[in-house]
Amino acid sequence: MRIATWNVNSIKVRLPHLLSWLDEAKIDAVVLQETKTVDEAFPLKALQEAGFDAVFVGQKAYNGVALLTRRSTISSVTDPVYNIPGYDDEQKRLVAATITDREGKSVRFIGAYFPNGQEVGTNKYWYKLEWMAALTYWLKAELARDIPLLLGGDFNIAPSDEDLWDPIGWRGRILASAPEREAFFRLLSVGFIDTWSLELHAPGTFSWWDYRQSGFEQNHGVRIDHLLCSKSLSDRIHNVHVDVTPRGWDKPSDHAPVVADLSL
DNA sequence: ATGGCGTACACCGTACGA
Repeated sequence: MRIATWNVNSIKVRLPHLLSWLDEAKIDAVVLQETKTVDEAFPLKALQEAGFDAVFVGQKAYNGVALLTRRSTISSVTDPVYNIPGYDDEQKRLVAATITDREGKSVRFIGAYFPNGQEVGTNKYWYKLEWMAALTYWLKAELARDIPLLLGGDFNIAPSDEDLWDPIGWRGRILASAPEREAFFRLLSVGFIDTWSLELHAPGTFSWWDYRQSGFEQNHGVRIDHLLCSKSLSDRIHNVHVDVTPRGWDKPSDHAPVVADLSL
């Protein structure tokens, strides 16, 4: 199956792009971030008519996450979780469910929208680190259940300087500060593989470009969207890539999807 | 230091993102 993560920056505005891309890229399961809508207004019917099931949790104006699965390849979606269990949070940033293919093989897919952090040292920055600590703590328990895991999302962290178009300008700043990077690798160390590291990639491959100053045209971007898997899945992942196609469409999301193939 | 651009909400500007 083909899996992906994509920050759509409003599922209502992006719905035409989303439907076209799911079809063209032949996506079987995708986690979405920044849906920016309450559950009552989530475009469930349009997605169902396009052949997808959805689990989602959102709020007015900000945040919001979803997991979409293609019915022709994913026969069941079970045990949904909304937000980080045990962590009290008004903000809707996490959704997870176990998805099972037509052969009865299962994987648990977690979608997460990590806090942006605004600026190093602000309250939002401390919230980002606290949220990541809570996530990491919960993931340890999830790994202990011995079900293969996928964790995809907008991490709002560039793990290394190669993930920044301007590493000098970004040094020590939000997305690139040492505590954020340490938190990223601490999360990995509890039992995940960054699927990006399984294959070679061209330098200057990013997943987000600023709308301003022709960021995409100049490839002034950062790589902050990631797909992780539990260790047992690492030899079943192939063709990990950023799909820049929808970033080039009219009125795009500022993020591009990250895509990979998984053989369960 | 600010704004650039886009989205949402709601007021005709402000909050927020990365």
